[in-house]
Amino acid sequence: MTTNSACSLIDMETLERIAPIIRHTAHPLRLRILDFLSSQEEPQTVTAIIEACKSPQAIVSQQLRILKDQNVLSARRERNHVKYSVANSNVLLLLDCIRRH
Amino acid sequence: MTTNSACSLIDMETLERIAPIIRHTAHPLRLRILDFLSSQEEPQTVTAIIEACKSPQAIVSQQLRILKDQNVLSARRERNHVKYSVANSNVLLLLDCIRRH
DNA sequence: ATCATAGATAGTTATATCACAATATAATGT
DNA sequence: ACATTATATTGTGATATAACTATCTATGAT
Repeated sequence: MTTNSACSLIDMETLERIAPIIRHTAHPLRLRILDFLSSQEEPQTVTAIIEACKSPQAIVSQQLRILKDQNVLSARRERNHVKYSVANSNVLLLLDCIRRH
Repeated sequence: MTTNSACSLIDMETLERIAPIIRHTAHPLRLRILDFLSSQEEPQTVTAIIEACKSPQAIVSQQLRILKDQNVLSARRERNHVKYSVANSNVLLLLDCIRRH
């Protein structure tokens, strides 16, 4: 160690892996969805999420897919409903981050 | 309170205000810059940041501007150098979030 | 005044994301 | 079989972001 004393920077591979997850989550409606789901005990139906978001069905459905693609949410079919829940609780730190702002 | 018990969802105005800050920060190189700056006691010159990032000057400069525009970083000129430092420590929670992943 | 160093900006092309409308699929009830 | 409710997908045009090259500006030294 000569001049530079900082040694444990997060490696680029990790940053490249995680950054898209955060970037995809950092969208107003998707954060709202995440906030809503994390506030509920049980997985919620798309209809309930639409209601909580007050946004058009197609748009909510699209955002749910994006979050599912990033493994932020998971979905399971139950009778004629699909219920979503938070799959990766790490991203909930984003919400804390926002609340503290 | 009838069926819906969740009451304190973060309001949309806040989400719309904060989301872009997070989105702009959630980029591999910009996270690296942030990580580096937060690891150093003192504000750092662009040259030092370039060195830490091992990326071309123009690109680093561009990313610094983006972070400054979002008020994540602040810059001050000192003689013939410009020194950057973390202006908004809230976003450092993103780094924690990543480390825990 | 000229030069070197440090840093910022502009221009460009490719790609990604957005919101929205329209349509499709899936399961259930009659 | 048909209608209904629940959810997903596709297509589109507008806008944003990415990485890169080239150029520009600012400060300080000779």
